[in-house]
Amino acid sequence: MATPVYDGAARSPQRGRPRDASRDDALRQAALEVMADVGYRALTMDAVAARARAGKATIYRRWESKLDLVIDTCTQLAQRNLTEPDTGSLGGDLREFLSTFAGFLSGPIGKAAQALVGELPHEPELATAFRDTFLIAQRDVLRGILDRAAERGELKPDAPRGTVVELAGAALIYRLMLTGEALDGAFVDRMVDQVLLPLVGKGQ
Amino acid sequence: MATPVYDGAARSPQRGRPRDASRDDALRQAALEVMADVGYRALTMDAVAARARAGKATIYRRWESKLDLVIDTCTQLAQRNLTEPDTGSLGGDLREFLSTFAGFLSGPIGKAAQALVGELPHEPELATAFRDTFLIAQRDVLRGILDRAAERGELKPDAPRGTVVELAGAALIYRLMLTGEALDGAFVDRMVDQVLLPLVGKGQ
Amino acid sequence: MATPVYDGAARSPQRGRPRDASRDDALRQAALEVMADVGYRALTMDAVAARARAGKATIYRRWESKLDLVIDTCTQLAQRNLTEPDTGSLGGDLREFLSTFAGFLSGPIGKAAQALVGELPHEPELATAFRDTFLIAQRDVLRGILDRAAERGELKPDAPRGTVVELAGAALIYRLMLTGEALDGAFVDRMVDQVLLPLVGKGQ
Amino acid sequence: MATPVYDGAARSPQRGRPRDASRDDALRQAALEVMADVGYRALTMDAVAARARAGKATIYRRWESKLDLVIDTCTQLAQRNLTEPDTGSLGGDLREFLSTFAGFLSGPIGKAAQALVGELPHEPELATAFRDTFLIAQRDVLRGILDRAAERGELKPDAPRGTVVELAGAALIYRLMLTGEALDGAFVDRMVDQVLLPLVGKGQ
DNA sequence: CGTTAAACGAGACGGTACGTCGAGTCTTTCG
DNA sequence: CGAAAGACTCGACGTACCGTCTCGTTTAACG
Repeated sequence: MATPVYDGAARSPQRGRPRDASRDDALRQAALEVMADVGYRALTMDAVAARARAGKATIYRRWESKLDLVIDTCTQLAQRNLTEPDTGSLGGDLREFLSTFAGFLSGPIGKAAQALVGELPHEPELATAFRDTFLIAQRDVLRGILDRAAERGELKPDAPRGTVVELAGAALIYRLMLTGEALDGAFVDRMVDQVLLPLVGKGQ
Repeated sequence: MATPVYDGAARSPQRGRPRDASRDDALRQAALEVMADVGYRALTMDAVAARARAGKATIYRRWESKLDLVIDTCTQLAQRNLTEPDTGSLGGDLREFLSTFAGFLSGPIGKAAQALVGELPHEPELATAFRDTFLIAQRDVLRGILDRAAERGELKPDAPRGTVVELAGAALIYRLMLTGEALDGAFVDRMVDQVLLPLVGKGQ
Repeated sequence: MATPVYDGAARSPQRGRPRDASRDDALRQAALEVMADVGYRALTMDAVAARARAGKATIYRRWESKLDLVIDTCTQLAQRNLTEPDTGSLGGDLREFLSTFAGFLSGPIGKAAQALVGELPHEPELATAFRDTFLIAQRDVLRGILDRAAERGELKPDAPRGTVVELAGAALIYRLMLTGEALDGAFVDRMVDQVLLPLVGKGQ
Repeated sequence: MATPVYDGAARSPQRGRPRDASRDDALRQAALEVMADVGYRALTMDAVAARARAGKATIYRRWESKLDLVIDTCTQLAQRNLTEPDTGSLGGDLREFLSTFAGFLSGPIGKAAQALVGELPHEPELATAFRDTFLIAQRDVLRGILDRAAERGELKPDAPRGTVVELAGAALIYRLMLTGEALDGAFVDRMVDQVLLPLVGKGQ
């Protein structure tokens, strides 16, 4: 689940016509477009199939459900959009990361991701998949930023790195998904200068 | 919306059989039970009606949609569970509030609330209602805690109160809805001692 | 089956909104029109529902299947089109009946009926229904014609009435459904003069 | 249509692997078995292919459609089962023929043939094929019987041979396909003694 | 205290989407 | 190149819910 199912083991030595891999992308693209048009709730499999000029069976052969399709579509896009910044300073890296991530989450993928959040409590597999991609990826980038800052000697010796990582993500998500307030430069600056740097940085 | 509609103006001087107010609670109760059973997505109006031994029209007479019913059910329960703590110290109040709120959100209402979050991007009215109850109520309690601490002289003069209020909520919601990690005492202590108090408290 | 199901017994005190009887006719009419357009095989429930501006559930509430709907539609029409002739003579009655029946079967109902015939071997209930309406009704009319002829003294004492009844029906059906030859006056005359009258009539 | 297509002209110098002719029979056999199991309506190409351990393309290479396959299967079997009787007397030949034909039609091929009848009105090519095999073959055998009886001087000079041929077929088909009554010796005797012989025979 | 109008449980209604299945075509690998 | 396997598009299937609409019945407030 959460990635097209190819039953690697079960279908050797490859009998019959193989899956057309280009349909995977076409369907993911269609899913994203439909989601951007009408939102997650109103996304229907028929609409996705129609936009990709595919049969519904072709979708269900790869993903088990609408949710599964959307998860896969989103996580794939998320991974392509998370790159580790390297400005040379802790503050710069944090600012860069928060801005980039905020921008990315403000688009259609952010809305889709938010829709997924609503499903997490009742879909344990989805929850696992979501955490293993969205959250872990974002967390790893932040960890890397802090690690490089430590190598440069920018951190206090007892800096609570885990707390900083958690707070950075939490603040973004909270604004984006709950309060709906703008994720602008002012907000990023406030987070970095008032909260994150004071917690871990050396200088006052 | 978001509360049973009684068209006060439009139905004077009260002709015909009046609404049976006890049905409101029965329906909210049924909605909560169904949601606890099968989750928000799988909740159907037929199921709620059946469990409350009510006709669907009786539901639609009071709430405009499934979403509306769920919002009302949740916010009503939320408001009953948000009380302002008063332990005499800033740290105590924060600890008390975070623990109480975490416990409340960990139950079925928390799951329902999370389901609502998924709908926010495509339902502006829901978003407004959600923010005006869940978020504002929680924010007001925190503001009250900080105000009373200030009166007691526990705050730094330039304490960024808004940031603290935002962070406290964000950290809770992030754990509850996204990472799924435990909202236990250790977490509460870490938040209070490492993050919140250092940001606003006078102490060393 | 084969007539709209109203569970007479089971829904005694009339709970809930009653079935709208006018939908029965609208649906039967739509079924007949669709069948006339595209034939039985290509008739779809969606098409019938669309033409009657009805939901599919409204159809399935009354008939269990496409076949059931078509049976009911046809038998109802058949019964309205089978009237006992009374010309005063055996030959006249036979001619009248064969002509009428042939004309009726040559229209869309005949095609539909023929489609049903193809299903009889695998659908025992349909077979029973079909025989109890189409065949018995037609047989009864012919029996009546022979009985009145007997009262008028037109029959041989040992006339094989059953055989005549069977042959009259068989000859019509055979032409209509199998050979596709015309069911015209010449054919009717030949059947009556060469076969039926010689078998039972007193002959001059 | 209605016989395996071999594109005689188009494949002149015979390049590549030649069609495996034994697959024709295997597929026809599979079609017959499936049809006997589940009836014509429920027969699927996948089921036929699976039972013959063949690919669907192998079927479509030989027959244009499901209907085409079934027609060919049936007509081939029919022609193998229609032999001209020669008992030396008109009555004997008729009895022999009717009994044989009735027995043959009572088996699975009869059911399949009946299924085809339901398609005739909307499938002109099928109708032509059906008439040119089933009907003409049976008709020719009956004509032969009558011709030989005429040579033996058993017929009235003005015997309506066409009518007899038609009636013999009609009576069989009517019983078999419509009324479902038994096609036993008593029925055959009644047809021959009461209807067919009196119409054409010399004797009293 | 009878009338009256709306609320009530029940369930039919027109719709829309679901996930499955079959027809007929296309595309692989193997022999 | 033929044949087996199975993916492909298309479209119908029968079901489930939606939100609305009748029904017959109940229940207050008005007259």
